Amino acid sequence: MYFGFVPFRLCRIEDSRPRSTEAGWNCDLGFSRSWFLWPLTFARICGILNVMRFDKSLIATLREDPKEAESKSHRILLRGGFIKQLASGIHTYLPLGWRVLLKVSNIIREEMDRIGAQEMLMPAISPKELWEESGRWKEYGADMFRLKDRKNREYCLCPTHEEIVADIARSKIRSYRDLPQIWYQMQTKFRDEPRPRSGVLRSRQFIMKDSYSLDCDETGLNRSFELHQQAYEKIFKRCDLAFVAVDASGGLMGAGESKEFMAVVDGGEDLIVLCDQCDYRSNIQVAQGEGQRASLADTPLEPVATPDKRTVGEVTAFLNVAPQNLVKSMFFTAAGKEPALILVRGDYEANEEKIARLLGHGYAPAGAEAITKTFGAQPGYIGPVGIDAIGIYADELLRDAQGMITGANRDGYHITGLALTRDVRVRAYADLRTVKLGDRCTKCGGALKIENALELGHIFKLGTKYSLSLGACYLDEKGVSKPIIMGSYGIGLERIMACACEQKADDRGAVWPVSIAPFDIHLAVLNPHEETVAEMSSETARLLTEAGLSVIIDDRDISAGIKFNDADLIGIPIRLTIGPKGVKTNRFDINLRETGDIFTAERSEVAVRCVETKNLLQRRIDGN
RNA sequence: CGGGGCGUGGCGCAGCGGCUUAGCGCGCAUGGUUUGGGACCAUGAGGUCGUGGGUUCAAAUCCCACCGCCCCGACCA
Repeated sequence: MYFGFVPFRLCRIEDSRPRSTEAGWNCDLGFSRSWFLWPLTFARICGILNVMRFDKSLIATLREDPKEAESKSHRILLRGGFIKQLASGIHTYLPLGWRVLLKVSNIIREEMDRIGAQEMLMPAISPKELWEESGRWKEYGADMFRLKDRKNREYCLCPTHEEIVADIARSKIRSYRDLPQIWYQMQTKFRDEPRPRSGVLRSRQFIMKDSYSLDCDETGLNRSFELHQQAYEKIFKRCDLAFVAVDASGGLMGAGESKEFMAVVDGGEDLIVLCDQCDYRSNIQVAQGEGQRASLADTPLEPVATPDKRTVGEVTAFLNVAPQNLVKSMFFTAAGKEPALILVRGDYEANEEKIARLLGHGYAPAGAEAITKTFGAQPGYIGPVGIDAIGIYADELLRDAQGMITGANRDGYHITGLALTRDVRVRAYADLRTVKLGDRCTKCGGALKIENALELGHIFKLGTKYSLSLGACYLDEKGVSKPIIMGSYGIGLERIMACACEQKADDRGAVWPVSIAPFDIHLAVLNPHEETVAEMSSETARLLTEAGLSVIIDDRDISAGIKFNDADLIGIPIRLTIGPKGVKTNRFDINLRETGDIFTAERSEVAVRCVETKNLLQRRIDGN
């Protein structure tokens, strides 16, 4: 047989291998003795075996949609037998799903190694003391799974690993000569999410690639950050996902620069803002936009009765004005901090992230009781006029606005003719509103779009938050002790898998990109009990694996329709059909899952055509 | 944590104004006929009706409590 088309390292192997299936296995493992087949051996080391027999495998496709699944990816992953839920937000990755995750993790591993990162594995469980040092034992609150050992010592199941990294760093890193470092792992993370949803998209136990950079200074951190950004772009491209990198908020992680890698997906939990003219992309939590100023004629302050009209919608309808003529007043409080009254125009929402940046973390909208107590009016009727004791912060769009309408601090009344500069003692103006559709880009004036997106990865410049609190320092050239500058970078592996379903699957099932497909070839054997069919299919399977392809063989003795439908559901990129018809004509059908293209190949060149087809599909991804 | 929905063989569901052996479709097992887009016949196995308590001569069915799961929101990142 001619194998000239195969790269040298995949050249031919001897024929007389023991057939593992006789022993009741479902995987062919007979390759390892050929030293020149290292890619196959590599695949095995990575856990990616080359042949799987449907008949003897744990592949349980569901004929009907499971009732708990709502989102597209959840439905497909469940129906195709990729995952199985054990409890809310906790899943088993069944053989097919696990193979996808292994493919994904191999891509991640290659790209992380390429930027000089070192893989390791930290514990999933960690003693309380480390988290008390950083302050996150408290900060994390109910999101953290906690447990006690037999001696009543407290531990957590790690939601992330900054503390553990800082602990390693403080004991191992001594000198500037030891830096920079990038450490990474692929670890199971635990977060007791208030509401797990969409199957694997937001779960309580999930696999994360998390890496941590350790640098001497800002320049080093910027370099590590940039390396990660490049690696992440390669990773998501190689997984054939459509994504954008956006400006993001650091949240609990720290205040430094951060970027999220977002997949534009209908059911995505996040909103991202994109400029249609320039490259401005941002999570809506931190996005900035240019809004239109709006004012009415300057009139004196005047109370107006608005019985039972509390919301912007109700008041505008009742007074026959536009939302941009209203000033919304929101009372924010934080434990141990000065309360604040936030003013935002009626057609915008207050942005809690921006409020947090201005006032510090911990602020939340006050409850009805606190509002009534402070303002002497119910929510819906409070306003800034006559308020002296509370700091008032107004969105900058309200600067100099006049003729506005706001609550009168008296139930059932609003006031009209509000002029901010004249009537309100504003402590500061700032950008406190959430961007809305119709706003213009602050960089170029282009129109801003808002889209749903799914967070695939997130990179943070942590700075010294953890190195300072945990005492992770190094000695510089002059022998001065300095805190290590850290960065932290995460990718959700299951989210990549689910995202591929969201973006690529059709109504018949998954459509995996070759790069992360659980197998390259789906070999549908029709009438497998017919001797010639059986012979030809095992012969072909052998040739395919020898050519370096991974194959799943559907040799179940069931009707063709079920096989084809299952093949569509499972979504292997290339389907090869061997049945009585093909045996007679000596030509087999090759079917592309993604496009539905079908062509036939002469028996003798099936392997060649399959390899070519796979390469073609791979090139399409690489060419992106 | 607020709102809504659901819990009945492996899966999807019906039954739920109290009444004999709890049904249906799919799947599963055995035998036979079939076999290129979810075949057919025959026979058969399989259920603490989420859990606990109560009402009643009698509870899957009515009442109470709890648990679990899903969705929307809040929260988180």
